[in-house]
Amino acid sequence: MSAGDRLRVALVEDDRRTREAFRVLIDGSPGFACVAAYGSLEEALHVPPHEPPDVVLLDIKLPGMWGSEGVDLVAKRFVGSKVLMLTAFEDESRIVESLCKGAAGYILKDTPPARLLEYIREAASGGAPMSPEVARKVVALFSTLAVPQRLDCEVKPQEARLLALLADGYGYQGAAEEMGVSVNTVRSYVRSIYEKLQVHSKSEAVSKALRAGLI
Amino acid sequence: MSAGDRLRVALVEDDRRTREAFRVLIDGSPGFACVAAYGSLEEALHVPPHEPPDVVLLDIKLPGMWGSEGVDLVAKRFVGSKVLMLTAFEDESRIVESLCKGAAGYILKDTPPARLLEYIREAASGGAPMSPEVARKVVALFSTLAVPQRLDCEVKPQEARLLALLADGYGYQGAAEEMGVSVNTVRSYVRSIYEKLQVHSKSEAVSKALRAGLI
DNA sequence: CCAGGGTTAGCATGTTCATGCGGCGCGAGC
DNA sequence: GCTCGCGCCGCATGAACATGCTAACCCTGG
Repeated sequence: MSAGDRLRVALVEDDRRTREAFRVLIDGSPGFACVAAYGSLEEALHVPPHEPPDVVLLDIKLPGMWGSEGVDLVAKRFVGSKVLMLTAFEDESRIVESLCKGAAGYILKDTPPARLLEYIREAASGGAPMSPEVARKVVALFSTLAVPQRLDCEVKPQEARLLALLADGYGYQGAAEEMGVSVNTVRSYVRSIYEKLQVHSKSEAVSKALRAGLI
Repeated sequence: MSAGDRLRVALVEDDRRTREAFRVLIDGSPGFACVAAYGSLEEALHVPPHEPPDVVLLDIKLPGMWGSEGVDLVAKRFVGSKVLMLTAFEDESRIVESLCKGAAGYILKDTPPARLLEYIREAASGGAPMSPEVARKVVALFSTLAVPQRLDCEVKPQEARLLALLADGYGYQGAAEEMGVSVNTVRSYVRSIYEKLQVHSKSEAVSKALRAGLI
């Protein structure tokens, strides 16, 4: 029963048969122990396992809160545990949501058992396991993004800070107070920013700066 | 000499010894053929191989233009070829740059030969091979991003279009002309946007919209 | 020492914006 | 029908902004 020095795994999966199958697989594999198996996120969050898991396998499609929505909650509840999405769901927005919320990796349910155990180990040791299909989607996602510009070399720290303030809705006066300089100085900064970014308004500047990753 | 039905690989790598080592590895592996080996990106772009490669292995640190900068050029020159970064460079911005410019994958030079060949095959078949370290960096990158908001359901197409115009530096007047409505209508839209986004200035609205992925 | 460049600052002017108020037409539903 | 919401339009006012001109202050290099 005890996990001993084995890798502790918790499981969140609504389908009973699948859950039991995974539990059997994990418990039956040397070096692995299934310390908990939940049918929903809510259950997992309210009934913590006796032993803190090294890895939480989290299904996406769950009754109640979806797995991709609750990654951050799980991470906060199980401090030190890695969250590994394990799902049939290949939806891009779910992948993004999961990863943004701190999932360590994202693997598909049709992964062969041996591979799955490898992935779990990889996640536990700080890696980022992804099924090939998922990796492809992630990489494809990047190529739809603009290449981060390298005009940051031009922009000085103070100007970047000002840009951040402007993006947060500050006006000249507010930004000036926040930065401890006079309004007129802010005007100067803005002027210089406009020249460097080749723009003529706050909003355009903020837009370019955000897209260039300066903020 | 001929590639026959083997997987055609081109190589861009400035270090002579490394280049030859990879060439020998590839040519010596059944199912693989090295159809070209270049010492620089410029060379690769000006002297196309006799046979179009299936995969181009691209080093990052090259004399002249860096590999990560020229991924798109390679992709354009070698239509249909996958570009696979092969480098010791683990710099995050280089990874991002490469992937944004269309690299199919990103693997490290210390990859064992057998694994390397696997990766090449994976890239050729439309996959996205990544070394574990790279995958970890990519996933970590996501968790620094904000989770895409789902308030877009609130924002109507016209308002989104207006936001895009404002982000591009248009004023009320310009946006109105662009959209074929009166300035006052634009004011209405802006008002409604401000309410939905809970902001009080163009720049803040643009900032929130960009971060939420509405544009 | 002085020249030149970057930083901070001030001021003035015309423009644009934020926001409160009101009005017209049109389709949905009572 | 009639009202209600909503997309569209108009006006007005005080605030914020964009931009041109000027200048003190510090560096750093000649």
